[in-house]
Amino acid sequence: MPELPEVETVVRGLAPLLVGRKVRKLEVLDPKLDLHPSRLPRNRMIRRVHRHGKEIIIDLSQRGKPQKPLWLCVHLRMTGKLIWTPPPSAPPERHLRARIALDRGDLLFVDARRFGTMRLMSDLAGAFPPGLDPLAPEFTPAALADLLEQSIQAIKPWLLRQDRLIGLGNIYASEILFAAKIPPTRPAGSLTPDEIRRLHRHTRHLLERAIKYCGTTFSDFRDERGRSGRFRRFLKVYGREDDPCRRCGRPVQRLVQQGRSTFCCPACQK
DNA sequence: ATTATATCCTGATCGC
DNA sequence: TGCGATCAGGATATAA
Repeated sequence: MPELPEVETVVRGLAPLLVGRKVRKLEVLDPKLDLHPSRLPRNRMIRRVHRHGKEIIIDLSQRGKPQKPLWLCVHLRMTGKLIWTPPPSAPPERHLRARIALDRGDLLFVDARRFGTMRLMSDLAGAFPPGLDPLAPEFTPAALADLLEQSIQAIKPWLLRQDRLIGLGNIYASEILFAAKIPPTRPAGSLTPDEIRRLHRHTRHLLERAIKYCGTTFSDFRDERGRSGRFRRFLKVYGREDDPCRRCGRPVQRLVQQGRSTFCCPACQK
């Protein structure tokens, strides 16, 4: 499940491979994708590859007069992958949904579950959820406190809300709360200043550390060259129901909040 | 404002 | 070996 660290891993891997390349052809293999190849002019050059939350943004804007803004936006959702292959073109891959032929190499959008999205946009206003990026300098304990204020929602599902913070998903939400020693069921607005500081610190710290290890591969995630992330071995609670807590040895508990699994240690998170 | 539920979708897993 | 049921969850939509 690609969350912020996994998306950041893909973006950092793709940027040097894609920037400066020209798009020769866009092939759409999955009609479910709302993508019209005719909207992508031939030989557009890739200017920049970056991230907004969990969205991958490939900037195809043409400078000059008149300016022609254009972005290819990719959200991997559950099982999506953006795979770069060197020339010559690789044999067709299972679950291939779109292929972007470049002047050197191909970019493949592969996605077994077909939840992922790929869109061509000429305007990014309103294209993404409005939450704050937890790696941005604006993400401070005070900013987090402002966001949390008044909310009676349990903190774990609150962390998944992309209109508050962008980029967190089910794995890191549980891990962050364990690291911050906060019970997942606590109402978001009830966190003490000290808990908010811990939540802020561990959110930053965990995401940065996960990026250092190129993300978490629980089952599906692969980077732009098909490699797994290496952060899974550092997970303390996610996917470890009934296994001993790495801090206190008592069994890790799984609960369901808003239809999603939450993992925690009831003894350590009080 | 928040919660629950359904939807999308398919591979993996489980019980029989 | 196979078959159907269930689960996984990011995001959105709708109802309560």
